[in-house]
Amino acid sequence: MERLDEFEVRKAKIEDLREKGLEPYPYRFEKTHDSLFIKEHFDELEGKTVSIAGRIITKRVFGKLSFAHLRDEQGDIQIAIQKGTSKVPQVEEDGAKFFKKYIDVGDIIGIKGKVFKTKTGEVTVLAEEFVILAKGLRPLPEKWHGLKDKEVRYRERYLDLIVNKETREVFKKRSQIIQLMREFFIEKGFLEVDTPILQPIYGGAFAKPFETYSNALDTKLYLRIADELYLKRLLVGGFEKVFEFAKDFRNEGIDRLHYPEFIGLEAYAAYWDYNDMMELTEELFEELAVKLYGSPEIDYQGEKITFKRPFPRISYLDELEKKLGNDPLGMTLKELRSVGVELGLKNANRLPFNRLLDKIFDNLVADHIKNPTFVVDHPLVISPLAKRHREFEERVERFELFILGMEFANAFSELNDPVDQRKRFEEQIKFRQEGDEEIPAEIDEDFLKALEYGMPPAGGIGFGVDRIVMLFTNQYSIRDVILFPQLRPKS
RNA sequence: GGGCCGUUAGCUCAGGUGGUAGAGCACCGGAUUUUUAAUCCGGUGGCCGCAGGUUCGAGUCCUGCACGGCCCA
Repeated sequence: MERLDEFEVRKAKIEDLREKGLEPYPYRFEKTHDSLFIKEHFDELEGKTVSIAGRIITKRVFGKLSFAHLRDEQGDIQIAIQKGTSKVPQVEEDGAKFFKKYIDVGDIIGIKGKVFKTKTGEVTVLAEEFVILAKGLRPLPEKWHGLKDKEVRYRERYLDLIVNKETREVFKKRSQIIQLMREFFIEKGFLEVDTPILQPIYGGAFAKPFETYSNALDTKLYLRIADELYLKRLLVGGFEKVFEFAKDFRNEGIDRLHYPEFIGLEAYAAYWDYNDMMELTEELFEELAVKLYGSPEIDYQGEKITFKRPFPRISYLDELEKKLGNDPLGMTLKELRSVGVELGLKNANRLPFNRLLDKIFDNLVADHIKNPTFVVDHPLVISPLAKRHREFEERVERFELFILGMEFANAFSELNDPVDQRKRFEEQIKFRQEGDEEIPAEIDEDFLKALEYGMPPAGGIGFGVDRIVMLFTNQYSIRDVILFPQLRPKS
């Protein structure tokens, strides 16, 4: 409506084209090459005929000779339209005139022509034939400054992708990272599995769930917050190494590190413990850095991050004790609250001991970690699914990987004692009854039943895949590695 | 939830102290057979995010709201 003018002009061009017997939205085009290939193989292709297709992104008209750049998935390439040489099939009109009049920036066209170099040395395809493959009705953002408005870039990601090369690169790299991770686990003998997204009882993490309803089963279901409890069932079933790229859903706020639907990669290996998982993690991150950037050192937002193995290990409780001057587990809830209040933590006077403790840890320790560091041996009270530590009372065999204060992985020696697991769940339920909605209201009896059949000792881990993509694509915000981030509806 | 910033043409942005809304790109018409943000001449295009208020007069000042960004929690 606001863009009536240009929109209407282009619609009128479509009418004209149809009157000439030309369909502006034809069915297919035989493409033989892409832009990058032609530029890289100019020596072999010079003077040869190629067919390419893509979107017109610049246009320079001289009357009898015109230049334009065509953008395909691999990049941009210059094309030339020349009077007497370039024809439009089924059209009498001279190609040069037709191009000037009917082809606009933003249109998708196909051209067949000979590869040559202009006198300024640019590889160019001189069109012998060209066809409109899809006429664009809306003008593209300005060619020099591009599209900057973050809101529009998120809401109209397709436009962002057309215009901003960096955006295209981020999402290509995202795909590559996920592929490398998948190959890494398959290479190590893990079996890729799929477990339910719709779950009757949520679990495996602390988070508020999204709720839904199944008409067929006449029952309330939750979108999973984790796949942990299902993957462990598979260990019971006899699979020894499993992993899943799981879309998980957590009904909470959005900020630069959190997004309500994200990809978790969880992996479980029978007969391993958390030490094995630490080594696996080190290997994965170093491999990603080397395969993506040729070096174990990468730059993230101006910080040098090094993935040289081994990563330092620091003890959760010992480190926290250094900051607090007291053994945190020896502190009363009252004492801990006064620390929380002093740090300016919200709800410091309402949170239960375990949750408050973890917030204080994040604030005093985790936020100050720069290079990849394993925080190990968490308090049992915050880790209901991890096995008790073989040496220390009140601790579990658990680690989290932190880089620049951000959590990238969380892993345990998995708790496989069904009696202990039941006890831990029962303790959790008390917190739920005190109003903590991030804890499921119901114990997952089926999961306990599975453990009662016997689950082998195992190491398990969960990675935040989107955060890993952020790290390795140097993006500041998680929304910049998500193709279509949710925003509030505009109207 | 709190604080700060932003919202003006399709896009990128200007619009001291309140006084007739601008540029570049894009678009339309014309010239142009080697351009590279092509160039030259001429033109079209605005609910200044929305709603109130102050004022003779508001893009500009005040209040509220919406959407977005950043920070804090």
